[in-house]
Amino acid sequence: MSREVRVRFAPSPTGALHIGGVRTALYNYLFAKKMGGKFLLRIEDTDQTRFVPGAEEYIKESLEWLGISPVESPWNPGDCGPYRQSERKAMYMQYALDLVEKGHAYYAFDTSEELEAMRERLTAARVVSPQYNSITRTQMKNSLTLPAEEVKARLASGEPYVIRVKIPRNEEVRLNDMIRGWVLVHSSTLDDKVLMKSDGMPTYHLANIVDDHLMTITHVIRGEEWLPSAPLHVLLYRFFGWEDTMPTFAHLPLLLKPDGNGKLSKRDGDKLGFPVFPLNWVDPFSGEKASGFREGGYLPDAFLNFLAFLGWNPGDERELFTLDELVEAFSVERIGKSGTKFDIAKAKWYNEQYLRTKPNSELVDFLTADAKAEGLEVPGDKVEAILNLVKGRVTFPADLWRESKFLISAPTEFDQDVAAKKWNADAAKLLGDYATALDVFEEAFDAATAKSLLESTAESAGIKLGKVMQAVRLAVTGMGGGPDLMEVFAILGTSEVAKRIRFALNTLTIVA
RNA sequence: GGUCGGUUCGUCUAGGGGUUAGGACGUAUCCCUUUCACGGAUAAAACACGGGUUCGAUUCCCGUACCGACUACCA
Repeated sequence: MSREVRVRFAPSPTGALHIGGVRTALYNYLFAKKMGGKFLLRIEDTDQTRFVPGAEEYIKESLEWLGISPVESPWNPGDCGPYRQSERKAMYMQYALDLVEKGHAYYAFDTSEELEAMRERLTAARVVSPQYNSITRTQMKNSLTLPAEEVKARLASGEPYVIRVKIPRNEEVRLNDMIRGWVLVHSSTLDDKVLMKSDGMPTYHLANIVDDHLMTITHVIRGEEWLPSAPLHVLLYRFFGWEDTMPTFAHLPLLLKPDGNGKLSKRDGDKLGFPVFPLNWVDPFSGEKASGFREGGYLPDAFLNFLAFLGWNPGDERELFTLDELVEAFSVERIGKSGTKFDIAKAKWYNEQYLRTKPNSELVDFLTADAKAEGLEVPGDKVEAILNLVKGRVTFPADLWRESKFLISAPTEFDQDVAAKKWNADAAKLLGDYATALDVFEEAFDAATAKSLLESTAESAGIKLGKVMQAVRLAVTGMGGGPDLMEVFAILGTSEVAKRIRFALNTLTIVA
């Protein structure tokens, strides 16, 4: 009687999806794939006041970027649609009424002022946690306290009301979380949560239970912030009579701020000096911008790998995993319990690893596009050599061009510090000789021949190469550091090297 | 405050009644390199505290401390 595994990612379209949400989506995806099940997405937009245009597209694009798209979603519906709760609005009321009929829920007519007054009263009476519960509901305006006729009249008159769950007074609620084990909570600490709001929309609590049931969700994998309301959800499954198909819960550890404490939040934006969102985002209301990992130069597979390891590990010492390998290695049992601080240095390291192992064919576009942006072109026959020379030195794709620009565009100025320290008569003499030698050099000019020619030139001039190498580099690249110089020479070719040397000879003045 | 959850190097973590407590990032040093990186090697660096249980506890139990989440007609 084992059912097909079906898990869902259920974000609210209230803005950009932050990295914690992305990780939740990833774990859901991995679990579904691992179990040979399905990963679906449901938009939880029951709070119409918090709807943000563009947020849904943002979620879709983020998952697509990472290659973890759901098989059922608002934009690719399966048999359990609609996949937006706002579009399912009509179906919730009957379930709420069912609960009222069964005596597990009731109408409440209290205004927000009355609720506020109740909380103040309780606070003044030093009640530890003022809430609408089995005790206080006896003093409020609801279908439990009001005469049946009055309730009927109020309802008929169109007076606004909510439907609240009637939490039993004295019951032990247990749930077996896949990550945390048994969690016990006493019903007396729960409150009579609103199930249907006065605008006719369900709250999260009702909607997620009804939808998960209707969508035959088998496992609910979500953030730890939901753990406190999980007992309520268990109770609701019981009240509906759906206990035998209740999904198994797994509450993921939170993603914490890298410094100090607290969970990583959307508002952390760029304040931390790195992105907390997958993609760039501009808030349509405030115009506030937040940068994304994608635009920040993180490769999707590297980012995914990094994300997977935030709270999970394979149990052995492997670190680098493709998506398929993650699926293969994944298990909920290996997800940790404690909160995870977000460490951007590790994310960079992953990016470097992926960049280095990527075939050049996947890197070419980064290089040529950046070059083009500056009006320069990388000759096709040099691309391969340039990439090989430079890709071990970069963290982001954009570094590729920054590190190799000097190979395409000759220096027009020289690093002053290096010039002051290293430029001297010996260097100038050697370079002059070398340029002359290059003029008549006809063999294939690779790194090895560039080197032996330089060595023999130095020998005839009676100059120690080691003393002038920095100056040679400076003359040809304008800089004091960079990739292997002889490889650079080989890429540049004899005439370009000679040309650059002569320019340097004419430009740099000997101080010492 | 209350409820719930958590606590192994700075960070991510492995481990689990007897271990030199392992790996990775980061840091430092060395090697490689006629530079800077890459790479390789080495080093410093952790079981929050107090009680039990036990021959033995970092591991199991209890308490304390600390951290966090939740405590809306938000999700």
